[in-house]
Amino acid sequence: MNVRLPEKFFVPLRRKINFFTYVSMEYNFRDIEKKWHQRWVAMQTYKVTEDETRQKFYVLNMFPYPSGAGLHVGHPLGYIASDIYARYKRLQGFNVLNPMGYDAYGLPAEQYAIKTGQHPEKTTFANIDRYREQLDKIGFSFDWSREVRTCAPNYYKWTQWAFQKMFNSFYSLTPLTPSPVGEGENLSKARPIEELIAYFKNNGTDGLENYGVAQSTELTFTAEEWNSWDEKKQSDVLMNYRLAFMGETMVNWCPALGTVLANDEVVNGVSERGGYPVEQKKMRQWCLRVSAYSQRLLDGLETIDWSESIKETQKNWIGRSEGAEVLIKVADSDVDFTIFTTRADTMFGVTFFVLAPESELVDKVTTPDQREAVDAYIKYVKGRTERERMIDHTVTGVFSGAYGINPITGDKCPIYVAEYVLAGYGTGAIMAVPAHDSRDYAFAKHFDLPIIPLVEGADVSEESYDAKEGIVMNSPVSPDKSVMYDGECLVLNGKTIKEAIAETKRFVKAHHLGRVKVNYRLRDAIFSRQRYWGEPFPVYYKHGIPQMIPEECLPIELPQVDKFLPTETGEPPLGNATKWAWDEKNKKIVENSLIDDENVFPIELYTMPGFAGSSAYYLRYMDPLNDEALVSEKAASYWQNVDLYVGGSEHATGHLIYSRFWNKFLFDLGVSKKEEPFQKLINQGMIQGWSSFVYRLRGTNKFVSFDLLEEQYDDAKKKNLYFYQGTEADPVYADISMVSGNVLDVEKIRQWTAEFRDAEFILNKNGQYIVSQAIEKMSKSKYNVVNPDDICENYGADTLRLYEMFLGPIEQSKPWDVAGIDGCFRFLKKFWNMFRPTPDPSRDGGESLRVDVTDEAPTPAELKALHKLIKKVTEDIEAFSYNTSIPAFMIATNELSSLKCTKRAVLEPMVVLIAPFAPHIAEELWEALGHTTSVCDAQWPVFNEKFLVEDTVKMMVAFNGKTRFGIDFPADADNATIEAAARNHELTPKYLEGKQIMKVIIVPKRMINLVIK
RNA sequence: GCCCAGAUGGUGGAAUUGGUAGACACGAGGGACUUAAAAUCCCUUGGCCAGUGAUGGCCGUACGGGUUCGAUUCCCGUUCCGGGCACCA
Repeated sequence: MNVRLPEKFFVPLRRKINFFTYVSMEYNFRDIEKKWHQRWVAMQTYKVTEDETRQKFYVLNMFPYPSGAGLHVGHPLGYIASDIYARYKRLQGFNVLNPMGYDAYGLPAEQYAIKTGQHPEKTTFANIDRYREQLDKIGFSFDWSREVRTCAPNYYKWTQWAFQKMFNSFYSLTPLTPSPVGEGENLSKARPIEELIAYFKNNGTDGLENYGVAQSTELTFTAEEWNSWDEKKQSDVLMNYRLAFMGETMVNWCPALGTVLANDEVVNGVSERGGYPVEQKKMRQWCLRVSAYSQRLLDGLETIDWSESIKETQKNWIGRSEGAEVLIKVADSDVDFTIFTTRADTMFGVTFFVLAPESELVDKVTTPDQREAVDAYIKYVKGRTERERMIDHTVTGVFSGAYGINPITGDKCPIYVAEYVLAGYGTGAIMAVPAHDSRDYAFAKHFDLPIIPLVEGADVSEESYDAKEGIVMNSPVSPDKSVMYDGECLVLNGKTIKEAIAETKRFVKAHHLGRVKVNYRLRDAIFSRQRYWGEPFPVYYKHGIPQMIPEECLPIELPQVDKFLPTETGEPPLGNATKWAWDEKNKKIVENSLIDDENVFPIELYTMPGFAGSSAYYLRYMDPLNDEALVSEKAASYWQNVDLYVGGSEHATGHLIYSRFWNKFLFDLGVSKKEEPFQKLINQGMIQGWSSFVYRLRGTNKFVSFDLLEEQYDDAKKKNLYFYQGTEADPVYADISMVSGNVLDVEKIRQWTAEFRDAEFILNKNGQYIVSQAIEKMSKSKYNVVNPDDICENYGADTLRLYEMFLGPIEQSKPWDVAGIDGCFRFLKKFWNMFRPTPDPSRDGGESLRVDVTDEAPTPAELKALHKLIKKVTEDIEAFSYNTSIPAFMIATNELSSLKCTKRAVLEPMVVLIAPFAPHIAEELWEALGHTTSVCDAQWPVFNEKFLVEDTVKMMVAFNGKTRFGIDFPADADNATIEAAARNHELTPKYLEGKQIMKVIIVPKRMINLVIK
């Protein structure tokens, strides 16, 4: 009987046959990944050495702070991206350095130590071990033999060393002594402090202004004075010039953390870590003269391949402004002061002057009858926190009683003291032009001071005219209102503002009324912290004078203490150390009790800030074990600088500025070989977690948020709602039953707390109340950390790597969502099955696999699929567009699978192409293809255009831009043929609608547009 | 307030930089296989309208204009979201 069975009947049958003939191995990612992790270690696959015969490529990730929460899925995003690039470069024949290490000093470990008494080193090392374990699972090509930890003595030896070098350097635009200068050498650089000391011995400060010496304040003294001073006084004076110096400066003091903070560690007036209030306080602190490098930091931005937004942020932070400094004499007094302005053209509109409350000038100019009022005001200002000052911009100020003389008009104008003028910028004194500066305007209105408009057509009755556009008038109001200098007076009327600025600058300079000046907003970095867990300073105090511990004695190791809090006398935690004194004679650290000895002195109690250790770590990776130098000449010359740096954009004004500064200093010393440390920078976006539910309370701007909290209850994980308003203190717990999925039981919420009785909830399409879930940074405190280990366990590292790249453009931030991960997993299975690997009885007793491939020549279709992929993937990797290369792999795999391709010439390059993305599966298949070396050492396939050439092209025909149909043409069809075909196509009359073809536009190989009318 | 980046289906996102908008993936719906589930495979999937159907038409890249034969792409204006700076003279 011949019964025709439906097609579906054959499917299981066929599957069975396959099963018996092939026993095609399943994609067993767990075994594969474990095997290759072991193999890579055993074979030292990722060990790198300097190799002059090959071109170097240096890939670097911003090293992580090993936090207690472990690695979350956001961390690997950047690491995977850089790993793909590193592996790709290696396949192209480059000698790739791809190291990893730990930024191991930090506040959380110290705070944990304070709470538990556990030494921060212990928790830090435990966290590092955990990080390492997690990183190893993902299959990165890191050369772990080069690992650095900032808290390791053999590492921070060089942090201390660099600090000492900065201490012993000053900065000037030109050398102080005429010296032979090499071709193209940077004249503006750090120089040994001895050069400056020699200068002082001979000249004092006479003529120093000609060399552009970077300094805290402008000092004047003679050679005699210098030579007559004792060691202490000379030391104090030199602090004004050293690149690392002890300075009495206003600092961001955070009482809750018991330490000072750098500007970039303060966000919106509170500490970046912990969100504690920060106040301004004058303290003696170590500082780095970062400002000396302002111009070079700015210029360098033009030479590096960073995103515009990061460059812009750095430009803002450096804040260059060109202007003029003008000397103002105080009437009826011999006191004078200097103001800084970028609007020199507005000298005729000055109606008052303003001093910063912190300026020492305030004391000098205040008249006796205003003394009380000024003192009261100063007291008020001091009582205000940084945060209050930032939020509250109401006009405050007080008249000093004195008058300043405008050198251009000769007018006497009142001098005020007001907090809107900052002591730290410019000279701490300004000339106020209310007509053309909104801040001066508000002040003038408040104190009822005159407002003189200086720009034609500018209406200043309601607000100031701040724009730098227009024609100048009232400058002077009348000819006798401009003071004569050497027979010349300033006249600006009729000029454009730009011209007027230039003319005023010239006038001021020519008649010695002031000088042209460039100011930078960039401040010197405060370099000491009152903490335990940081690099100790290699400094001791001899009769109050800071002395460097000799270089050969470095590192000065962090002393043991029994508690990590400040001492009872308020000294930093290092004050708890009992063995923390320097024996100068025997060159060693000794017990504090010996300080009475004439050769024994106390050691610095401050420690260095977080950015100290992270500023030059990329140099150390080049030569991590070197005991003689930070980096050997040979290693530095070979590796030069980082070619590709990957990390978060949140470091734009911190690490990325400090690092550039630090590197420029080391470049001046000849240690670093490139002026810029990081040639190309990629900022990976943040992978955020889902957390807060946010509501607005009706009729208010008050927002209330929930956090989802996972807690362990009776061995079962239960999600609970954690409620807080603005602060995390005193949380109120709610019941999870209020939320099911993302639908909210509003009545329950309303009953739960009075806060929500009037809450306005959002309705979705179905009329249900929904919660809008905020997307936030993943952090332990938000309980929204997604751990990569689970993904590796369930899908494998290759799937994780693929999926993280597939998620979207690398630079974009996005919330973590596992929903799509199956797609990548399925793809890898498909990719695997395309090779049909089977156990190979001839090797390892059948444990290894083999792939049945033929050496037959591939068909054109197979070659086309392959070469399309080579082209796409190569271009995408170069452009860091990994999210588009993964679809290309999917497409090629689908094409080749349906072509049932078994050609070695096609499948083998496929394995190499996927190796950077999914290294484990690639290694396994590479081995199964019969190779005995790692796929890492294969060669990147070369794209050949000729396999992509189409003999026919489909061109779309459009009428007035509306695409209607397509026509196939031979690839070499000429325009006349194409046009004729379009005109004569059977569908053309339908779209002509009786109109005339006015014009024909042919875009080669793409489209034909018929313009009709 | 100033500066920078962005807005594309139910979702993540593609689009050779001015030339077929929605690749690829997820989700959803339908089907095959299975006792069943998982896994796998196939089909449909921007919206609306017409048609039994093959198919055809209109609309559509935040909104409103403009340039162009043709605009997600370029220009002007508006709204919204994100980032940076923020009394820096």
